[in-house]
Amino acid sequence: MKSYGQYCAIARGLDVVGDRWTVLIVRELLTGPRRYGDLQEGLPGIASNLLADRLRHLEQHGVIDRDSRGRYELTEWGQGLAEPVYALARWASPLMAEPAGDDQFRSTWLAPVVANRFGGVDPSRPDTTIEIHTGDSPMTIVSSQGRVHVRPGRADRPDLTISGPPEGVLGLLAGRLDKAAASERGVVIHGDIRRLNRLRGRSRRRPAS
Amino acid sequence: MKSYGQYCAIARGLDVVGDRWTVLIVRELLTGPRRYGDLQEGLPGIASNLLADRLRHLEQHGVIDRDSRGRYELTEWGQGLAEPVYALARWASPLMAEPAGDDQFRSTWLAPVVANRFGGVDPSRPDTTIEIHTGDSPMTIVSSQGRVHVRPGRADRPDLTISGPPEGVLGLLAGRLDKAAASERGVVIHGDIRRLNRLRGRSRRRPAS
DNA sequence: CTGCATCCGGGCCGATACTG
DNA sequence: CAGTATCGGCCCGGATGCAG
Repeated sequence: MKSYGQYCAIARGLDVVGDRWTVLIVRELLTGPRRYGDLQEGLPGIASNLLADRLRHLEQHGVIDRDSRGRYELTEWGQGLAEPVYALARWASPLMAEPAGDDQFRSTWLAPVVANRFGGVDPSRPDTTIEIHTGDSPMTIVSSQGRVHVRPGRADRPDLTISGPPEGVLGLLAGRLDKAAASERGVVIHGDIRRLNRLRGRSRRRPAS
Repeated sequence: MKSYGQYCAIARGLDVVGDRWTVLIVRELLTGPRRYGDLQEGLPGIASNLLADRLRHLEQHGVIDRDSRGRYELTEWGQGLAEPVYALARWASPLMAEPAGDDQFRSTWLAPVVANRFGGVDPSRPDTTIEIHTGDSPMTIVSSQGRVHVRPGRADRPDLTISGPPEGVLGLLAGRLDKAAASERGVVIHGDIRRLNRLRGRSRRRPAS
């Protein structure tokens, strides 16, 4: 895309990540290195040439590079996109109340939801393992040493298991739905749901603006 | 632009503000209501039909509306874009070290710089008035009741006056350049520069991540 | 004068086919 | 598996026109 030609950090940032699909590529890479094929899988609808173009562009501008196995990964600077991208997700979260309809869904997209609700480090946060079944493959939310993250695959012996359609499961994880409302939307819970909300530490309140 | 068709807050947010020029329109409106012509002035290079298209799109999606005088303004939800947009500016700020060159500049673009460096409320912050001369028109930074904001126009009796080319002035305001480095780039300072850095309150450190 | 709509050339996007 | 090549169509960009 053509540069905006403006001496402004926002415009110059958009010159780097403002192209169509680019932020979604970053979303995929925020949860770790990915191969070309992984990216195609996580970006339903993207054209192959566009993916190649975007990756080249991001690499040229120092947002991504290749790891020893040839996978794409964010540079240190690129990792910094977590803040604006997750802030966008927070702003847009009301839009998720609208049902998925024909929209695609991938389990890895749980990551921004979890990052926004359980982000940061809180030593008082209890260790917990939660298995999630929604979308194309199972995921596991792990709370360990005050930090919460999401990884693909099933858990060994989860404290809690949540299954159901994306609207219900994401609504529950985002805190937009309570247990009853999620159940109405087909979510099935095994274990004590309070395990989930206990992951929200005390230091999660945002500073006054 | 076509919807991404993904059940993900980031993708749905981009469906609303992901089009070319859209975020820059929001940047303009983050500092208050604007008329159509004001927006054209603050968005050098935008085509008239695109501006009209984007404004319609943003209004349809509840990001902006019209005030009593017919000006465009952000809705309450639209105001929430301050966080992701300013976070993007923070991420992209290293790109501002590259000189402006042929890039356009407008004085109102001081706003994101000031918001990122002096944002938030801090009761211990001293009251100060700083007049800035760079770009097309003078601007005034006002610290009052713990809050810092930027407005167009000159000050009555400023405590400090900063003049010079955008690279130098923005570098100084962003904290990327000190007084000496800014002077080398043609910045002229009248008054005590320490007035500026004193605007950074103690509560500005970001929480550990 | 402000706030758009129209028109059109060029470039980017999207889908598929193809290659090392 | 990891991209490259190709091509139709749509969107962007710049100029111009026009209605209130």
